[in-house]
Amino acid sequence: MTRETLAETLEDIALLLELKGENPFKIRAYRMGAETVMQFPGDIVTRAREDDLKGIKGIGDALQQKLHELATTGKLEFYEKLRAEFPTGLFELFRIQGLGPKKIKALYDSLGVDSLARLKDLCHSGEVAALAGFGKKTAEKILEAIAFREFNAERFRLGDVVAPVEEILTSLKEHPDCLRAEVAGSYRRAKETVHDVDFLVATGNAVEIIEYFVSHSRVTSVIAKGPTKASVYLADGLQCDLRAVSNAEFACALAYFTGSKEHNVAMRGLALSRGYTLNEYRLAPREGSDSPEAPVFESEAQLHRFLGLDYIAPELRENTGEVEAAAEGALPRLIELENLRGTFHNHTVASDGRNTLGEMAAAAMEHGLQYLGIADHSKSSFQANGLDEKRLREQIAEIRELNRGYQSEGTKFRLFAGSEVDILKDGSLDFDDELLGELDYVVASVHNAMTMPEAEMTARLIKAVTHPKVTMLGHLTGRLLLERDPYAVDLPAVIEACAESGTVIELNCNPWRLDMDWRWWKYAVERGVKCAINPDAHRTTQLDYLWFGVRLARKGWLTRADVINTLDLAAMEEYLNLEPIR
DNA sequence: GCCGTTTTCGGCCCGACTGTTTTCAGTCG
Repeated sequence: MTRETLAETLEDIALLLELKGENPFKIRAYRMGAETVMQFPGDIVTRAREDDLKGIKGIGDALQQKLHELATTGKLEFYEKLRAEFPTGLFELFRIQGLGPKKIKALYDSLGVDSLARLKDLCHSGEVAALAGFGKKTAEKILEAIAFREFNAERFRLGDVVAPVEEILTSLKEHPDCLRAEVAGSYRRAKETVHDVDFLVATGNAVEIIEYFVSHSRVTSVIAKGPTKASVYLADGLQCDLRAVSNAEFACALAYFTGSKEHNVAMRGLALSRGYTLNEYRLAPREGSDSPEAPVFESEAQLHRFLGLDYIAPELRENTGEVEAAAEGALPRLIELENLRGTFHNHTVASDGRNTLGEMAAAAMEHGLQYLGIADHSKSSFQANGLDEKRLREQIAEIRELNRGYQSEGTKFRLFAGSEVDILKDGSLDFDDELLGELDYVVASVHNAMTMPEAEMTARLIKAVTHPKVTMLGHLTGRLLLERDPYAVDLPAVIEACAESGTVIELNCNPWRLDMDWRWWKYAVERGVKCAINPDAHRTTQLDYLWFGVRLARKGWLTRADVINTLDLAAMEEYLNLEPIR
């Protein structure tokens, strides 16, 4: 039983209850429950198995009982019975834009639609259009949406959308009628993947801005267009929405469209308790209340302050305790890109990188870094031209030579000699202790045998992170976003082992990885684990990945003190027990 | 189904757009 299974079951129940036309608040309770399970900072599966869920906000008596049953027996009678009422094919219909529970139920009840294939047939045959409440246009839209789903991904990696998003944002800002423009939504919250991108513009001429937006060169089709709102697709299938508001509404609108949905619900609840109602345009006295009028907010910070909160950074807005912490003045001071003084885990031409030691060092200096850790692959990663003992010793010597050069030039910069050592199948390392002892630091990572059972993988990782020569654990779960699932591993157990042995966990900044996942950092830090933000750069330009790493670190509530590579060179030398070379 | 500075019942966030309808239901975010 995994966290994901628990959450997915609750999500499925919510969908099935929607089909049955259940009380929408009950449905929301299941959704909230699923979200709570996914976000819970700790071992929720064990807690469920041991019936130890009391006091977790969003999980009441009924959900406690259901999660306990699911975790102990692997089944849930309530869910099985619900499932038996509808064919499983209905689930895929929910993925079609424009289809919700009511329409799906109508299609199923009157036409027996129980799969995408059947729905497609009946749209073509005209039977869908003839259905009450449907029409020709609806049938066409459904066919379009099915075709879209067949040809496009539903989610995009954050790193893959940055270029088009920033380009569109820049062009919006250039429009003479644009007073202010921002990207909101999950992009602004730094989710590792996004479904769509939300643009927000303050303007006195919404119609003009909307026209300008839908005719942007990157736009390939227009999904919807009204006087204040438009939705479009870009060439790669990315959906972009634009909302136009007045300048006075901009702050509330930005807060609203940044979300998350769950965060917004919490904020509105808070506003209500303060005697106000909050929507995407303004904060207004609640009907029947004697609260004074709220001012026009220039910024989100002013809105937050008015509600008695410290400013909540967008990355934190996932309803995982940020509203409560902001009310208590207990939000962390989040790390910023400028705090980084160096970074580890970078490759060179010696293994599978594209640039030399000298080029990587020069690029690091251009980024204002005082040190750069080199960690080329070890010999077992032959697919990546991993270094054997002889080549690694040569590289160590080359690094020492370069460092002497920086020293004689009076440049305050140092390369650290390291290795990304393969964690072998049995948890042992790819080099012997003697060679590891010659290195300045060691990153240990898994690159093969990723499909072993959870218990074995967990033991393998724990053996590696408790090895005295291992400084940090690289890309903990091996996931490739939208392509390869994380390997099965007991994360809390590995985090605990790292805490006990003082092993650092990497936040790998490669936009395909962003691993360890942001959802675990708060827990890891509470256990006393430190983070290293590492770009895993295979070429000089990939040092820019640090930007993603910092965004995701912020999302994990990390402060400067939680991240070791905020230490300056002298402090880092001390941390690694190295003699200064100056 | 959850929750409590409206506290064990009665609330629970709110508005834009679309299509099929003549005043609104459904969907989406």
